[in-house]
Amino acid sequence: MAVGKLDQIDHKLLEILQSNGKITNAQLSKEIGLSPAPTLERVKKLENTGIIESYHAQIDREKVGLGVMTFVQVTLSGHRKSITESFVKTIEAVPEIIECHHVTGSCDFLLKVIAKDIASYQTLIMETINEIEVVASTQTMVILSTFKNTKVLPIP
Amino acid sequence: MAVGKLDQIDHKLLEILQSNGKITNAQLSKEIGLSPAPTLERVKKLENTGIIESYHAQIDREKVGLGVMTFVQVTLSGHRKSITESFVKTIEAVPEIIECHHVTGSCDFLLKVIAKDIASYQTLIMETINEIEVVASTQTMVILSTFKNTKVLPIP
DNA sequence: TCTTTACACAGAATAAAATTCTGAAATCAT
DNA sequence: ATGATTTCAGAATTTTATTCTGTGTAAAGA
Repeated sequence: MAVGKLDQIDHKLLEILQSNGKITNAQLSKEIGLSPAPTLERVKKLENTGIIESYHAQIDREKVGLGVMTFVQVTLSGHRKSITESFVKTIEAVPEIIECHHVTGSCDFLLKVIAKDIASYQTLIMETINEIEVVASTQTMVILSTFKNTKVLPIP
Repeated sequence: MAVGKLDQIDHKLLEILQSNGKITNAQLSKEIGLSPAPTLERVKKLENTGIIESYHAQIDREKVGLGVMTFVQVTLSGHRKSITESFVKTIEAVPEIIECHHVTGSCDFLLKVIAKDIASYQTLIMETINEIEVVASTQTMVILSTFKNTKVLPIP
C-alpha cells in the first residue's frame, strides 16, 4: 500500500490514532464523520498493510524511578562490517539502551539511554558500553529537559 | 504514587502494555495470572496516577512517505532564558521536529527531525531551523539505519 | 450510452469485551 | 487476636467491536 492510496480520511485516522491509540471505534467514527463499520474497516486495513505497526502505552519515566535520559555518541574502532555487527549485537542485549541509530557525521552511532540516576548511568557507561571492545570512544549528552516529544508524525 | 508501591504484577503489566498497548483485558489478565476484574483495576490505577501517560499507534515511517530521519545538534547564540524560550516556542510550531531536548555537552539542543526526503529536509533546515534568529549553528546526523527502537523501558 | 463490476458506505444484528457489583479471602496495623 | 483495609474472583450488566446485508456510487468496458 503506497502513500498515494491514503486519502484524507486515512490521514486523519492515522493522526488521531497516533495521538490516542485507545480511542473507541465509535468515537473515532464520529471524529472522521463515518459510521463505525467503514471506520473499523479502514483501521484494520491500515493495520494489515503494516502502515500501523503497533500500539504502545507510554509511561512516565520519572514516576517509575528512571530519572536520567541521555544521548550517547559512539565512535567505533573501525568500520568493517564485522565490527559494526559485533557492536549492534551487544547493544541489543542492554535494556537501558532504548534506541540505537547508525548515523552520519562525527560519530558512528547515537544511542538513547535511560537509567535510574547519574550513578547507575555512570556504571552503565563505564562497565557496559565503554567495555565493548569495538567501542573507541563515547560522548554523553545528558537531557536536562524535554520540550517536545510528539508521537504524531506529519504525514506528507 | 511512588515506584515503591509498584509490585511485581504492576511491573509486568507495564512491561506488557508498553510492548502491546492494545491487548485485551482478558488476555492481559491471563498473562499476569489474575482474573479480569482486578487486572482492570490495576491498569486503571496506573492510568489515573499518571504512571501510564497515554497510548499511541506507531506507524511505519517509510510506508507513509517519510524517508528521512535525522538528529540535529543546535547551538544557540546565547544562553539567556529569553533566548532559549524564543527557540523553544518556534520549535513547537514545526511538526517535522518530533523531539526537542535541552542537553549538556558541546551543543545546546538536540532535535529529532523527520522529512519526506533529503531535499525537503534541506529546505526545512535552511529555511526554517537555521532561519531562527537565536540559532547560531546546526550540525546534522542523518540516520542511516536504526538497530533498536524499543518502547519498553526497563523499570528498576 | 448502457451495462457491468467493484467499492465504500449505513444500519441492524451478533459477538466479544469492558465494567460494575457482591462477597470472600488475605494482609496489615493495632 | 481483632478490626480495618485491601485485593481478589465470579457473576451480572453495560458498552464496544465485529459481522452481515443491502444500497448507492464511481469507474471500466462494450
